[in-house]
Amino acid sequence: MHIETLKVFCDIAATGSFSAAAERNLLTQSAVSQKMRGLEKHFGVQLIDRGKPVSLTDEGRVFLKSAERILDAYGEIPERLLKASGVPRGEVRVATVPNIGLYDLAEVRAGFAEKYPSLVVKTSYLAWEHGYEAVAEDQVDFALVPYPEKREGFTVETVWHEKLVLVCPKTHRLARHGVVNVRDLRGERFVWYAADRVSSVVLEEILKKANVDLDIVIQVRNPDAAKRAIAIEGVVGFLPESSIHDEAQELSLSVVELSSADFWLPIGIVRKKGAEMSLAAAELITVLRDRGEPVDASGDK
Amino acid sequence: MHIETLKVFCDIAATGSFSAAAERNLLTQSAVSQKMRGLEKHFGVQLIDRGKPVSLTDEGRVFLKSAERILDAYGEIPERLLKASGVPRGEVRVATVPNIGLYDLAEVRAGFAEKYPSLVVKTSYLAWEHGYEAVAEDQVDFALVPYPEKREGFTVETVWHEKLVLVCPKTHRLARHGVVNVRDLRGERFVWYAADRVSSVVLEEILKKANVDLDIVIQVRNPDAAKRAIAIEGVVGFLPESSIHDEAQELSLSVVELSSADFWLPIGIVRKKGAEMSLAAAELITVLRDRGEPVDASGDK
DNA sequence: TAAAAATACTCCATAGGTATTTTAT
DNA sequence: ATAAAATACCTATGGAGTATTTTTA
Repeated sequence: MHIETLKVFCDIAATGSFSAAAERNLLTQSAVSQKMRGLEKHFGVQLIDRGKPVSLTDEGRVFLKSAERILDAYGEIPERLLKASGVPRGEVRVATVPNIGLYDLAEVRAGFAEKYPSLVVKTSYLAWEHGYEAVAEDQVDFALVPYPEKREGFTVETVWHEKLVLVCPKTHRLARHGVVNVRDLRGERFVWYAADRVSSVVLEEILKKANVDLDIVIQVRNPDAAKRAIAIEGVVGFLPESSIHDEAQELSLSVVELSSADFWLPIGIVRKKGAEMSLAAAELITVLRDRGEPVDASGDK
Repeated sequence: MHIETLKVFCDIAATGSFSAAAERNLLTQSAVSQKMRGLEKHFGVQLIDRGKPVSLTDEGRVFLKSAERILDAYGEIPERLLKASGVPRGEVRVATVPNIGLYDLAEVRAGFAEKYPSLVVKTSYLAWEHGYEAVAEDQVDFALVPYPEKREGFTVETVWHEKLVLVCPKTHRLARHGVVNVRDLRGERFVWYAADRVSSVVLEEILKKANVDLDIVIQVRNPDAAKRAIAIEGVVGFLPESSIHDEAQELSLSVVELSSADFWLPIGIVRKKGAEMSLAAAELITVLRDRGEPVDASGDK
């Protein structure tokens, strides 16, 4: 019996839906249906009433109590273990692109380190495409990549959306606009990312659709270089909001929001399908997921 | 995470040995080793000290507490479920030979029914060879057969040994012997079992080795018929001890123990390899196993 | 050095996915 | 009529076995 099956059962009890429980557990509805059938067969009792919405039978409610006790006990294990072990133990290996790793992930790591001082988070900074390889070859527990795409053999989950903003010098004409439309960018001179950056490809696509010519003045490989280029050359450029800190003011830069939802860059977790996560990795993933939630106040997703 | 893995861990803690834990859980030492490695990897902590004997690390002891809580909660589920369900639910299907089904199993079923009034035990009386088929084709949860033999795709476990005794009329010369040796049977006239009975094949083998000629006077298909034959025809015959009750006296029969250990007929449980047992079936198996223990007072196994 | 655990490998049952059908409101 | 669950079918994986090597008391 998988403890995870009990979790799914509890989620069904909580949501009144197989599909919802499936989503919560990164499974398909089909898998959940099969799991529940197996559960009921194993205990020889019908636990779930298949109505709309699904509800628990009397036996199901009794079972739920036990399942919750088990899950509680199980969920407590990591912290108990952590308290018990004086020696630092456990490590999570993450592959990510520098942009995420140095900004968003770095921030999450700080909070994580506080909560779990004994867990080591090892970050490999890789180009986007190599994240999948690293996962496939078990070099890392998971990868955190922009524009995560579904691929055979991988489990992919978008955990948050990074807002892309346009940055220009304070003196630039766009600095006066409130929210900028893509079309307003016609004729602009750009600082751009080297070709291997995903966002650059996606952005080019968007601009092309809006008939904006890409006048690339300078190519850079990271946001900091981009900021300098903007300040010095007077060009404009796209930056993830998280990479902008106080130094923007020092460089006399202005941040311009873009009106389209297309400029919300999805960031996702890629893992090997079916691979069992270490608890440490699972915990870091939970933290990453939670990070997505509160940020979610303004945008449409 | 499999709950069974926690059980194995607890057994290691209790026995101080991987191999012993393996045996308790019908696994190989190798499987246990792999499971424990996986467990430690999952939690990112060393739980077991590989010394002699194996012991738990500090973290292991902490983990043990949680594991026990989980197993307790898990173990309680069936009875709770049983209390909750007014409707009879759950059934166990067993294939067995009439000899076992009508005597040993019947006895076990009586106790089982008392403890679990809502579980139905369905017995299929099959010839020995068909037990395996029934298991393979999922017609039954398990088979209870004499002389269980290891076969590809099956898990086999001997649960007790049936004592075979020689029965003769009270007036027979052998009735005076205390314990009878095989050689003493030379020249005897026998009641014998029909050819499809396993025990008959095995017994023939043993007699042949002792150079005892088989003078078969009458062939029967069940112990009761054998008893009558013995009483009426004055022959002798082998019977499982469990099939002998008070009526033996009524028929003026005498029971003679045999000296060789060969006359302990192994009775075993045959299940489909890897098939998950329903809890009801697992419980019945436990009862059958326990039945073997207390009976085990006299004989050498 | 001998008993026990780890490892290397192999195989197959099953968990879970996709696509489809059935069910219930 | 439509949303949700069940089912059919298929594939890949990891659990567990056998055989062997390594460890440790």
